[in-house]
Amino acid sequence: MQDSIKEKTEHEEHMRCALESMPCEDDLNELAARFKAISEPSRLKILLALSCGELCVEHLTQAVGGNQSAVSHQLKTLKDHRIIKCRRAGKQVIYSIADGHILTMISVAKEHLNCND
Amino acid sequence: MQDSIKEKTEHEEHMRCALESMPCEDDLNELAARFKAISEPSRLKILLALSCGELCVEHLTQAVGGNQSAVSHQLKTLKDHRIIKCRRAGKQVIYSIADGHILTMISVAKEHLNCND
DNA sequence: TTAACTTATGAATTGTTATTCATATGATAA
DNA sequence: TTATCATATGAATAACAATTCATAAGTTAA
Repeated sequence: MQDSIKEKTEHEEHMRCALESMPCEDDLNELAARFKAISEPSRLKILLALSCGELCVEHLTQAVGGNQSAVSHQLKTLKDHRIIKCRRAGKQVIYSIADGHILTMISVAKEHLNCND
Repeated sequence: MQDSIKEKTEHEEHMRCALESMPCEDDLNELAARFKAISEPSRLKILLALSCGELCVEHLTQAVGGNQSAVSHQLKTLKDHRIIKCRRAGKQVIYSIADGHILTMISVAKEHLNCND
C-alpha cells in the first residue's frame, strides 16, 4: 500500500497546482474562443492555406473550395479572434497568419496529423 | 508596378503550396475535431488541470467546478479524440494528457494567454 | 451478496454556430 | 459618375453540441 499512499500525495500536489494555476473565467473563455475559431474544418483549411503565405480572398476561396460569402464570414471570425490579420491592396484584401504562436500551433497540429498519434 | 508583379508571383507560389499541401477531407476533419475537442471552456479547463499531472474524476470535478455527469461527458469527448488517456485504480479512474503534442499545444496556448498577443 | 462508492451513459432539452441568399460597401478604371 | 470588380455583412434557416437528469455499470468492503 506504500505505492497508493505515494500516489495519493502526488495527486494532492496535482490538485493544488491545478487550483492555483487555473486562469480566471475571462482569460479561459477567450483562450477557448480562440481554439474554437481554429477548430472549424473550413477555417482550419483557411489557416493551412495561409501557412504557405499570404493570400487574397479570391485565392483563399479557390484554395478551400467554398463560396465567397462563406469564406468572408470565416475570415471575419478568424480576424475577430486575432488569428489572422489583413491589409488592403487596391481592390483586394490580403490575409495572413497573425503571429508566430498561431503558426506554431498549426505546425504542431500538422505534425500531429503526420505521425498520427 | 514592379512590386505588384513580384507580389502576384509570390501569391501564385503560395496558392500552389496551399493546393498541394492541403490534407484530404478525412484528415482535415479529424484534425479539426481534435481542435474542437480542446476548444470548449469546460474541456479546456480539464486540460489545464491535467497539465499539472494526472487526476481522478472526483478531483477533476472539484478542479473545474462542474457536476460529475457533465465532467464525465467531457472526459469521454476528450478521450474519444485521444487528447487524454485513462487508467483504472481500484474504484477510481485516473486521467492524464495523452501525449507530448497535446501538452505542447496547451503550453503554447498558455504562453499566448500570458503575453496577451 | 448486499451496500456503498465512483464513474459512465442515454435521452431530452436548450443553446450555439455555420451556411446561404440577397445585398451593401469599397476601390478602380473607363 | 457610372460600371465593374472584390469583399463584407445582416437575417434566416438548418445543423450541431453542451448540459442536465435519471439511472446503469464497475469496483470494493462488509
